[in-house]
Formats: sequence, C-alpha cells, structure tokens
Amino acid sequence: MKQDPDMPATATADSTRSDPISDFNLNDYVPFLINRGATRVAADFGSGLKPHGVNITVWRLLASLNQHMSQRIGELSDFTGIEMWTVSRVVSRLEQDGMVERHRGDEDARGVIVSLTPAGRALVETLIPEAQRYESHILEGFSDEEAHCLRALLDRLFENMRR
Amino acid sequence: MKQDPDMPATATADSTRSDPISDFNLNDYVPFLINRGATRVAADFGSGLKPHGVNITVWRLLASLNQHMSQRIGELSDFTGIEMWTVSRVVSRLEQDGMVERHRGDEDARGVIVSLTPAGRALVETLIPEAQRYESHILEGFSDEEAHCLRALLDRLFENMRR
DNA sequence: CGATTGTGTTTGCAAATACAACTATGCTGC
DNA sequence: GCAGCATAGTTGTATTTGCAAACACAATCG
Repeated sequence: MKQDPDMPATATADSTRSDPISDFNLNDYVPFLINRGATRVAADFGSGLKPHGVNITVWRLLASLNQHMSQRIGELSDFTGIEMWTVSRVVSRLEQDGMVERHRGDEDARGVIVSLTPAGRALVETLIPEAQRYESHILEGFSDEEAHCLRALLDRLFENMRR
Repeated sequence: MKQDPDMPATATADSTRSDPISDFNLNDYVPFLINRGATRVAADFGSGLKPHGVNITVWRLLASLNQHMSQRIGELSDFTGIEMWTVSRVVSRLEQDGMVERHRGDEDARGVIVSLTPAGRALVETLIPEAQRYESHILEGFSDEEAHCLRALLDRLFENMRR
C-alpha cells in the first residue's frame, strides 16, 4: 500500500518466510475484538433467553421496541444494526406469537409501524432483569468511569459505521 | 412478577400506562452496543470479503491461524469466541479449499491441529490490508489514547465472559 | 391521469449456525 | 487390560440469516 514502486527487486519480495507477517495483531484489532465479544454475548446471554423462547436478535428487537414504543422496520434496522430483511422476518414471527402488532403508517403507507402488545411488553419486562444481571457480570471490575467510557466509545464507533 | 399479592386494588396496578418502564436504556446497555457494532461489522466488512469468497467467520479463523501458526479446534474456539462445532465445520470447508491442513495432535491424539497452508497464508495476507483499512474507517476521529482504551476495555470484557 | 422512478418492506431459496447426539481418544483405578 | 468417566471433535437436522428479486405504496413528470 505504501510500498515504494521504485524499490529494487531484491530479496525483499521473498514469500517463503513462515512467521506471521506484518504488524497485524488480532489482539489489537478492534473489529475482531467487537465480534468476538458479540459472539459470546449471543452464546452466553442467548442461552439464558432460550427458556423464554427468545434468541438474541428477538431480544434486541423487543428491547428496542420497548424503548421507542413503535418504530418502522427501517428504523428498527437502523437502531439495532440488524438488516432489514431479518427484522422483517423476526417481526413476522413475533406478530404470530402475539408479541407485536404491525400496521401500515398513517402518514406514509409505505412504512410499516411495529409496536409491542401488552404481552410483548410483559415479556420484555421479564427479560430486563436478566439482561441487567448479565451486564453486571461482564462489567465486573469496571469502574463507573470505565464503563461510561466504554459505552461512549462504542457509540462513536457505531456512528462511524453508519457512513 | 414481583407484584405484591396483598397490594390494594387501586390504580397502582394499572397496566395501561404506555411509557417505557424502568431505568433500562439500550443506549447504555453494553451487550446491546457490542452486538449492534458486531452486526454491522459482519455486514459491512463482510461484504468487502465476499469477492474473496470469505465471510466474517472464515476471516476471523484465518486471521487467528495466521497469528498463532497452528491451533487446535478448541483453542481456535476459545480465542475467537466462535463455538466449537462451527469452527469444526468451517475448518472442514477451508480444508477442502486447500487453505488449511488438519491432523491429529502428536502429544494428545484427541486434539486436532489446524494450520494454514501457503495458499491460506497468501489469502490472509491479501485480506489484512483491507482489514486495516476498515479499522481505520471505524476508528476515524479516535485519538490513539481512545483507541487504546477501547481495545483494553474490550479485552477485559472478554475476559469476564470466559467465566 | 398513467408511466416512471424512488423508497420501504417482504419473500424464495441458498448458506450459515445452533443444538444434541455421536465418535474418538485418553486417563484412572482396579 | 478393561470398565468407567472425562475430554476433544464431528455430524444430522432444525433454525436462522444473507442475498437478490419481487412487491406495495408514494411522488414526480409529461
């Protein structure tokens, strides 16, 4: 990338050396660190959700709806980072299960407004304490300031991803 | 759920109120922030990987192998957070594609040692620059200190998850 | 208006992942 | 040396997700 094109064709290009190249270190590579954390969150917290018939994606959507009352599919997708087609499908299942309602927007009928039913609301409220317990677990040993800092940085990271 | 059965039947039990309950706020909920970041990493960086016939899971395993030369399936799973059965299957595909080799451990034949072939190594080296570009993108506007802080906190988070 | 383009959502099918049950090897104590 | 238990990995099947193409409604332009 920043390799000088005028570089003489000497041993520099040897591709037979067998130690990991370059300064690239996964332990410092932020996307990797994020993904590996998230994979574990999905596995660990997710397994706690299973008894409630909920997986991590469903939980995230329900929690998002709980927070914003009602949102369009696209808004849910933006807020959660979950792709729209997945949101659409998960919402379909939640609707069948009576946890959410779906109706076309009043202003603009292209949009679909999703909102929690009382049953859905009740479910979220059951899950919230577990979610809080899980968060305290993974934040063990973090000072308030550190936790706050982590949240702020993750938020900025996500903002950068939008673009 | 934790509703007092002796509670007088006054307005207190009204379930028609429509504002989100409790102090629970997704914008401050670390597992959510992590997952939503990771979901986008998978979608965004993942789509850049597609032309190379690689998805985010494959990339993470290849990069992990590049870093540690050879690892057992279980070690790959520990290091990446990807569950063992998934690692096993992805490694099978990579083996068919000639990117990795698999053989039983010498010391302990229960273990299976996975290592990159030259082709696999070459593939990783192609991907690393893209990975670095992507990281700089999402870290735009971060000071060195902030980036360092984020890495350290994510690392501690992951340590807490192990237990 | 009716065709055209744009935005928001859904869906058929392929690929990836989760879970549980299974195979393979090793260790321990008799 | 083998019965019983532990550890490491694989695999069949069900579920979930990714992608591309279709669909629904809106807005604009001739």
